[in-house]
This record gives sequence, structure tokens and C-alpha cells, in this order.
Amino acid sequence: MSDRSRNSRRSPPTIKTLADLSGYSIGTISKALRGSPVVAPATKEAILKIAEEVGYQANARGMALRTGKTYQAAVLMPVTAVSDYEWDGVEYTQILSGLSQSLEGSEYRMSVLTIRDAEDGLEAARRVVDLGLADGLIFSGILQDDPRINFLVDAGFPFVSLGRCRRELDYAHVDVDNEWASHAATQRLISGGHRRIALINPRSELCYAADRVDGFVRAFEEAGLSASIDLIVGGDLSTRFGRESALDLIERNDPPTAFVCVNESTTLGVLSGLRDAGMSIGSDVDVIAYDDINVSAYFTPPITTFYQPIEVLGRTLGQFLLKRMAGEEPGALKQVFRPKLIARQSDDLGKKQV
Amino acid sequence: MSDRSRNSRRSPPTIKTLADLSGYSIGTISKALRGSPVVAPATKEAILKIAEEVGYQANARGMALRTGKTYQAAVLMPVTAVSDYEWDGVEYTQILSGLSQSLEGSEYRMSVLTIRDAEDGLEAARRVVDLGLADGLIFSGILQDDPRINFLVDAGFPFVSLGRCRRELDYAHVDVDNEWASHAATQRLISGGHRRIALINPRSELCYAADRVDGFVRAFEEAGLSASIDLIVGGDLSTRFGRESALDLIERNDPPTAFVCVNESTTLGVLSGLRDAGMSIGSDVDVIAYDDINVSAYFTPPITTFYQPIEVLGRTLGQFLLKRMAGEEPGALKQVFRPKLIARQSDDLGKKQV
DNA sequence: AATGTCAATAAAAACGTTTTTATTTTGTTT
DNA sequence: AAACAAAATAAAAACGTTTTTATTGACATT
Repeated sequence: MSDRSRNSRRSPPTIKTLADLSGYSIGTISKALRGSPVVAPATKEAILKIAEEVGYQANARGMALRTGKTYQAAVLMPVTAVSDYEWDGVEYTQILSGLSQSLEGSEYRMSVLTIRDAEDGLEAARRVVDLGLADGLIFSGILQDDPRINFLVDAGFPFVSLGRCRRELDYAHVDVDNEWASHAATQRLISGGHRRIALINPRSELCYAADRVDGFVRAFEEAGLSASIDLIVGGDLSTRFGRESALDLIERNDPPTAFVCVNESTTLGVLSGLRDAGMSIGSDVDVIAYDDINVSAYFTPPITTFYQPIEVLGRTLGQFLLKRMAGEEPGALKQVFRPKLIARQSDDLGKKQV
Repeated sequence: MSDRSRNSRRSPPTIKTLADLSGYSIGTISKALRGSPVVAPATKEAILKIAEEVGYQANARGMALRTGKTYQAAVLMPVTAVSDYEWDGVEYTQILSGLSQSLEGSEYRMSVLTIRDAEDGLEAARRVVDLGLADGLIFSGILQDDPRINFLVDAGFPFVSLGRCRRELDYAHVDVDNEWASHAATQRLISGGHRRIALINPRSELCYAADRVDGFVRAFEEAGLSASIDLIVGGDLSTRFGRESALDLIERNDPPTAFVCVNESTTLGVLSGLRDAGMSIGSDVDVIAYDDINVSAYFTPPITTFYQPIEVLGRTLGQFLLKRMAGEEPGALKQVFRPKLIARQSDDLGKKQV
């Protein structure tokens, strides 16, 4: 009974091993393991027992070749186009974390492809589909007319986007209600007496940039005022951009008295700029930011934010993707989250509000 | 000549397709594509031409099954153990970004496994090795005696760690010279007249926590002073931890007059705490932080930091891993980076220093 | 002219599955 | 008791590669 006599000690057990051990054929083993109803209950039980004993784990490569599936969910992660390693507040870690939570129980693993922009993302998506690199796709940074969504809908490939495009297409997505949040923030400032409000926005191709503009304008319209659209700026989401925008805006003829920022990194920049311009936030200027990682509480001064934990979005993305990969139609796989207002001392509007 | 006459239009070309088209056998095709020297130059050329024409791309699953390789590099990404979605400043996005840059030209892709801690990471590492989920592994958050390193060295599995353990083992790694940076920061503050210096550290099991303590103590010793080791605190890297530590320390009998922080998120918390305690940073207290994503410049006040772009670490990790996966010994694959001092107004020590 | 060597290629086997098709066994019906 | 159906399992084929082994033909050697 040498070490390699029965089945070699070194290499992990395969279906073949189980067949030898149990006396059943490999086909029957496979069916038993997959829980096929054609195999007799007693047989299935015996096979599962042996599999358990020898610690059998299906070989992913064998399965992949046979089924054509990869058991991988791919994520397109934008590598920050911002130079000099500036913080741009895009917390992909949280997305990945939430996603992996949803994938945990399943047989799917997570692979990450880095992309530079949506166009580059289209390339990546094509590779994923053509080469079968993954069974499903997750991505964000959706444009108003997004090439990836167009391509994937057309190809019938399972995906869930973080964000919506403006075309009337049926696809699974998760999003933040940016129009609503922008409206709410702007309204807050308007009812606090502000008339000249700046909107620090992402690049205008991004769909949610437009959503925020919509909400911003609507708030003015509802108050019977004309919106300060000349104070809308768009750019990368870096702290530097926030700072430079603030410094620029404050120099203008009819400068803003309040700011609505897109996220925490730009907010930090705006605060830095206002401070250096000698403004005191909260008296001279109000800032309302969208909050990503709950850090605004520690700014100087603490900032009123609309808070939406990204991890929750990530979890939902994962749940939806699993369903899509299981063949479910996108119809019901759509969810838009409303961030929660967290009022802090950066504005004094709380008491005047409902 | 129907649509599916020659080779079905729909499914991508395989080696078989090329064999039919070229008249050579599939074995020869395979060798030609891999650049084997046994195939005649003219033959190889002809085959490559056809492959190019039909847009042949090797099927990863077929290769994987046959070779046992996955062409995947796995990354163990810690999912923040910090509750309530606090920022902990662990910029894994940057690591992934740098890593993917290095992997770009290669045939390797990147897969991400989330883990809760080093022990959980050991589980993941076992899965990767036993199930052949990847051909190489990257991870960080190294403990003084790290179970993952022990296991992988023993298993002879290719990996590169971000950080070093304290055991004398031969393994590829990339690290920041934390002892040096901590020493330099502490020395700066000492020569600025500070004697009671706080050290905001990560959890003490982490190896680099010990490194920082070492450098901290050495700076005091070299100045002939006794180190303020009672002012060393360790915890998660959240902003909240920084804030609470600062508030706690400042209340003590013999409070610190300066802070050395582990990263930007804790620094932000320390600043927040000090502000609320009524201290003015730069006059009452100095803060020196290690900088991860270059955001300290925008704090109130701007903070002096030791700056090391994480993306560069990620790139190096990738380069080393490729070499390890190609069979290279770990001997030469070790690099320790010294972060760069960026003096800002949070301390007034610049002029007194060399 | 028979033999051996080498280069080039073909053929076959293998990787570990799943799925389709074939075979055996058992039980039921007439 | 023969014929058939159903259930259970076995056998074979297939997925797309790489690698090992076999075959062919050309050429050099004796």
C-alpha cells in the first residue's frame, strides 16, 4: 500500500477519484453532485458521503470548459484619470466590498478590469463578451448615451450598471436619486435665503451631472427664482478641482453665497479654497455635499450632507447581477436610492426647515 | 454557401477552425501560436496570418484546463472591519490600479477576494492554492507573524506581500520604510522642541505598527530623551479613531504637544478632535502624518506629511508577482520605499531642520 | 541500395467536467 | 411467459487546449 497506490496523495480528488471509490460511473457522479433527479436517492447519498470524505471540490477549469461559463463577475473599475494622485473620492473599495458580500454564498468570484473611461470600458466589455472572460458585468460612471450599455443590451449580456443613462432601454441598474438630492440641497439653501448658489458638478457627459443640474434648476423654478446656472462648474472629482473652482467662483462679479458639492473630496477642496480666500464657512458661505464615506462630519466645519453608503449600492448590484446571470429579465432589477439628509453646523437652515 | 457552411458564423474561431482553414493539424497550430521552434518558419507564418485574419483568440478555459494555470492574479482585499462606513484611509483602489498597470501587457488578469482579517486571509489563500483559483497572490496588512506568509512560503506558491513580517523568511515583498519615516517624523518634532509626542498607530499586531514604534523610540533615544511611549495608541485607521484618540490624549495629565499620525484618515480625525477641544494646530500642537492620497494639503491647516503614492507600490507588486509567477526566485524581489517629506504649515520646524 | 538521422507534421491522449446516448435491470402488463 | 415501459446507471462524446508519441519524407551515410 504505497503512498500513491490507490489515488495519488498529491493531486486533489476529481470525479474520477469518486468514480473509482464508489464504483459508479463519472456521469452518475456528476449528476449526483449537481443534484439531478434521475439518480437514485440512495446512490446520491452514498456519493455525496464519499465526496465529503475525500474533500472533493469541483475543478473550476473543467466546469468552465464544459459549460462555457466562467463563474466570474467582472467589474470595470475606472482608474482615476486624475494626475498627481489626487483624491477623487471615488470609493470603489466600497463597491467591491458590497459586491463581494452578495457574491459570497454563490459560486461566483469577482474579477476586476481597470478602464480609463467609458470608451475604454466599451473595449473591455467587448473583450469580456467575445472572449467569455466573465458571465456578468458591473460598471459605473454612466454617460447620458453610454456605449457600454448600448453594446451590452444589444449583445444580451447580463450586466448591472451603477447609474442610468438617458436612453430608453431596458436594463438592470442601481442608482442614487441625484435629481432629488440636488433639488433638496438647493431648496434648503434657497429657503435659507441664498440666491446665488454654486453647483460643483462632475464632468457634464456623465448622466448624473445632468440629473443634478435638473434638480438644481427645478428648486429655483419652484421658488419662482431664476437659477444661478452661471455658477455651475464641472470637472474631475478631485479635491484640487473643488479648491480651484471655489477660488474661481468667489472672485467673480456676483459670487456665490452657498455651494452644493458633488462629493466629499470636492467639498474638502471647496473648504480649503474658501478658507484661503478668507471666507468663513457657515456665515459667509454654506456648503452642502453629497457624502460617500461619511467623512464630512470631521471637516472644518462639519458639513451638512446627503448620505448614501456606497456599500449598500454594491450589495444591491451584486444581488441584481446574480439574478441576471441566472437568466432573470432586467424588468424588476432596478433600484434608485434616496440618500439621507444629515444636517450639521455648516448651514443654519435646519430650524427653518420642516 | 450558406451562413454556417464553412465554419459557423456565430461561435468564435478555435484551433480547429484554423486547422480546417490552413490544412495543418491542431497540434501544429498550437505550437505555431506558442512560437515553438519545431514548426517550420514558413508554416508558422502562414498560420499566424490566418489566425490574424479570422481574429483568433485562444480560449482561456481550454488553456486553463490543459495547463492547470488560471492566468489570474488574485488580490486579497480587506473589507473594512470598521463599522458605520467610516473612512479608514485604506486606498485599495490605488493598489489595484497600480497592479493592473503592471499586469496590462501580460496575459494575466486580476481577481479580487475580500477578506476580513489575516486569519480569514489564510482561508482564502488556502482556497486559492488548493483549488487553483489563481497563479499568484497579493496581499497586505502583514502581521508580525503572518499566517498567510507562513503558509504560502511553505506551499511554494508565488506571492508578493505589501509589508514585511518579522520572521526570517525568504519571500518577495514591497514595503514602506515605516521605521525610517516614523523616526524622521519624531525627530522633526523633537528638534522643534516637543517632548510629549503622541503616536497614532494601527493595531499592534500589524508589523508596521511595531516598525513605527521602533522608529519613534529610536528618535527619542538618539536625542538622549525618554520616549513618550505612554502616548502611543493603536486602533483601526478610521477618522473616528483619530478623533477619539486625540480627545482622550489631550485630557491626560501630561498631554501631548504634537502628534505623529499613521495616515490621512486618522489625521483628519485628530484635527477634528483638537479643534473641538479648543486647541489651535500649529501653535498648540503639531501633527505629522503619513500621506496616502495627497489630501493633507487641503486640511485645516495643511499638514506636513511623508508622502508615498500607493499606486507606485501597486505597480511594483505587479512587476514582482509577474516574475515570481514566471518562476523567478524571491531573492531579488524585495523593495522598501522611503516616503518623501512634504513640509507644510502644520509645524514650524522646516527652518530649524537641515 | 539499404540504413539511419533528422525535420516537419500528424495523430492521439490528456486535462475534468457535463450532457447525450446506450445499456442494463426491474417491474408491470397481457 | 413474453413483451414492454420505466428507472437507474454506464458509456461515450464533447468543450479547446497542450503535450506526447507516431508517422512521413528527405537527406546523408555506409
